[in-house]
Amino acid sequence: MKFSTKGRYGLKAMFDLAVNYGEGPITLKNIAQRQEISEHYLEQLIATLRRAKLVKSVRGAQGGYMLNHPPEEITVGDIIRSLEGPVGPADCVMDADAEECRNQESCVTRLVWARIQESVNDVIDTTTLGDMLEDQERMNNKKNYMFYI
Amino acid sequence: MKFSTKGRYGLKAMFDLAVNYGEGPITLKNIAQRQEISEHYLEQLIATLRRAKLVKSVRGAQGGYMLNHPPEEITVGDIIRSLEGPVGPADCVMDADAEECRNQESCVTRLVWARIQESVNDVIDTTTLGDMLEDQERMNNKKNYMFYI
DNA sequence: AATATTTCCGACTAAACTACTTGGAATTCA
DNA sequence: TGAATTCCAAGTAGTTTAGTCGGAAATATT
Repeated sequence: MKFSTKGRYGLKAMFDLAVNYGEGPITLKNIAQRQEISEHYLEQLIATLRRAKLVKSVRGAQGGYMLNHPPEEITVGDIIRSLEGPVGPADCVMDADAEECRNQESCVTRLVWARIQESVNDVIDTTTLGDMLEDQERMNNKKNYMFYI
Repeated sequence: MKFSTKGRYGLKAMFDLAVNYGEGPITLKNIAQRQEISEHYLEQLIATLRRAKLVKSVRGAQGGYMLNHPPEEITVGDIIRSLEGPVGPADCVMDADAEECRNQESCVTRLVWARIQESVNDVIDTTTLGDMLEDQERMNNKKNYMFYI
């Protein structure tokens, strides 16, 4: 029940781009160094994010990547789903591959999976990169406060 | 972000035992047939559940398995954790292996993982096998209602 | 024009994990 | 004794994970 590195690295990378939003293209090299991720591996992940239109790229020297939308308009769910596929605890509650579970209407365990899925979706679909930037602000304020008092 | 068959089959098997709670030992063979699970594979899972004291066994002919506690006292979380280990989207929010994430205090993505974990835990720790039995009651009533009207 | 920087693309791979299978020993009821 | 069962340990094909490797294409700078 863990996300793979795809989703986890992907969110870190996207948050890195959010922190640097508006500063022109950021190189993969820099992101990879700051977030301590293999550059070549991250390349694959960001290719997926590009195809999902969450980031855009500038090729050539001085090129790099940037968010394709403002941080407030990109949710954690957008990022994770594009990298990990549909999110949920069991196939029978993910999108439309209802096959193999023919007794959906009477399956009680399915109800449990549905509740889990709903609660996860609620978190990831209501949290944006913008929210995360605010979280970081708050964290820093807290730290400074504790530091100086 | 899916559970493996361990957790999914495990919950089905435990719910089967809940349905038959109080009727003496239920054989693995019967559970496996009803739930359409490989008997030998289920054997491994139920061994884990037995070691976790969630079921007890009776050996020999006419033997089988039964819940070790009333359905209302066994949560979905008990079952899934015993089979899948700690539940959560990333290592850094699961139990005490905080190593490798040295900047916990300032890691914003960790906050996201923590929220996801909390919401999943909330569902699985507040749902018992007893609740699932009630759900089934309700489902059957609904079905009958729709059937006869 | 040449060069350095950077994204883009496709193939390969070791290690771990998943979802089993196989074979048999031990226990208990009839 | 024999049938039904749980208990136990090992093996295994296939998939997934988390990368690596090598180079082509595009672009800014010199």
